[in-house]
Amino acid sequence: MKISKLVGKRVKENPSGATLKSHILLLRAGFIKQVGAGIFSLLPPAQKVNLKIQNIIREEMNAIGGQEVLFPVVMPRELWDLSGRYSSIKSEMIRFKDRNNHDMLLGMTHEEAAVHMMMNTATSHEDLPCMIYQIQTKFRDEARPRGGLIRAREFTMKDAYSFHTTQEDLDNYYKKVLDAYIRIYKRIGFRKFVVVEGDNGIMGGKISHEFMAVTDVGEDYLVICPECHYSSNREVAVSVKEENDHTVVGGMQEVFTGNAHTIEEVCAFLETDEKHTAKAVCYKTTDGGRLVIAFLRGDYEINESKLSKLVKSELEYVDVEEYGLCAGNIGLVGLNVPDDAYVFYDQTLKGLENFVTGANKKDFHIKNVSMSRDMKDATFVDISLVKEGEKCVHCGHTLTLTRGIEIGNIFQLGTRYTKAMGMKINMPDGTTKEPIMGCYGIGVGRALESIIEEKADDKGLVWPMTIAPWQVYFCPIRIDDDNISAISEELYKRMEKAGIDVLFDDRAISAGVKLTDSELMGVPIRVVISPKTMANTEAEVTIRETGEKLFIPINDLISELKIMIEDEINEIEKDL
RNA sequence: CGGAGUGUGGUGCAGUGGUAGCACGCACGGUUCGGGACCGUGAGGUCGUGAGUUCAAUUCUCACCACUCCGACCA
Repeated sequence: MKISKLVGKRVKENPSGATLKSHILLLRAGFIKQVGAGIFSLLPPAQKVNLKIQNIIREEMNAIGGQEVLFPVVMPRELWDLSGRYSSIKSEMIRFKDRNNHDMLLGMTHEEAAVHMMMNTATSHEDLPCMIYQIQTKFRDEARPRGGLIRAREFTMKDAYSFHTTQEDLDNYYKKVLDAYIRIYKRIGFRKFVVVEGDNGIMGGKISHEFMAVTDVGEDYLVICPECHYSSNREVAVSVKEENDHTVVGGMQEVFTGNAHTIEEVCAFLETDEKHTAKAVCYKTTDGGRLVIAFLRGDYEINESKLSKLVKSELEYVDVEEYGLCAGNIGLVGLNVPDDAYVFYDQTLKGLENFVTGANKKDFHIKNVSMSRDMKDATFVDISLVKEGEKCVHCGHTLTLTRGIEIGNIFQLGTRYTKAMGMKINMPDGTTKEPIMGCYGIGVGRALESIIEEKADDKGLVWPMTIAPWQVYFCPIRIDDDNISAISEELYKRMEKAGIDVLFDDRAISAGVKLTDSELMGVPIRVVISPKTMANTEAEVTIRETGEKLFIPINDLISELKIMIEDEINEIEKDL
């Protein structure tokens, strides 16, 4: 490719409306162009990367027996009524009517389509196990798109669906997919990624794992044990909580606290610390409107995800006054709530003594409350977020908290969809059975942008050789010189003939522009020739990632480049 | 959906009650040229949309729309 003909411009200024390093660089380097909120066009360089990532995914999915298919983007309502998701998914799914006033939707995931494809297609136990996958556009009407391709509304996803007759078979296959995913991310060039236990959200099912690119700008919080490699999304993470001291001093005592309502204010007022308080966090269930009160130690935060699972409903904020409670003064002792209300005590309260809690009376709190004495019958649940410094439940080592971008996930769906849609398989013993499913997703655009977050530097993008839009940036300086011009054309042709993916900077402009462009675009190897290097009949070769520079005789250039490219790919894929 | 902010040539910004300017980019000519060169010339904008106030609105008022950030949500 000649850069003079390449569609897209590089720009110097940081585009307004982008804050993530990766997003800024993609815009500045002329890789993407925004069309609407969370909607992007990919320019040629980004599409080249996109396709290379897709090919890696394809190879690895094929290697574990996957068969590539293509589901429709537009589906009729009826298909989604079968699983119940036409109604259960809310505004995140785009719906519209066709010319016949028929309810249609844009696919945001394809479980229904996958089961539809397999239903009456795979009919015998001999047809299973089986995995189908596609790489295709999805549309999710995200409430808040952000970070360029990190959270887009329209995006490319690889989604795979496997069907099994036994849980054991799914378990085995699930492990295979997990390994394939690790290979995929390594081949793409990720070095900082972790596999964490995940939350299952609206997909249903039990076991799931998320693949997280570790970065400070990630949306998810991860809990990681550096010792035993326990790792989990904070939504579902568990930990050994700090011990409470067990000495009881003095009886309960109601104290006036006036306008002190938050834990901070109450602690300041009563001169105690947050570890000796119990706070209430209140919600109501969206399903049935039942009051939910969760008590936890004052210095902990509620894990809404876990709480939501306990009550088997989503939660919404509640005006507790409606239930006759005093906001800011809710406490464990003397709590008076409707019969159908849920009241939970977090494990951080276990054994807590001499603590302060609301008096359930306006402007008053109670001091010297003791769990063992005053709340003897309390049973404890785990509804607090893991904090930095807590211990691993598996090995006791100190846990660390980090952030990540979810670049892939795998789920064990079970029979949620096959049962709902009535897919059955004939078994050897003459009975029928609903297949057990797994589903496996990779956000291609997210991977593309996340790898930038991991590798880019202050000069611009840095692409791993395996997915780079071009392997070599060929940058002749003083191309206005007839000699250089002729040699450049010749070398360019030879590179292309040798199968090197090369971007030829054929512009007759000053060196600075060309060199900075080469760095901004992140092409892994840069080859410079100029009157200076040609005086020694050699080329200057620079490695983008390390800045390492070497001089290679022109006669050896093509073969040396081939070797360097090969070596670099081998280096990326060496542990596989 | 709550909170905050921004909409002015391709990009980044300034500005004014009398219908617009800078930098970069772009085109052409010339001089340069191994780290975003310089000189000259030129093209390019219904100032987000609609209404209102006014002799006059890009500027003031209101409404709407779009986009960004924080939060909620997130297969």
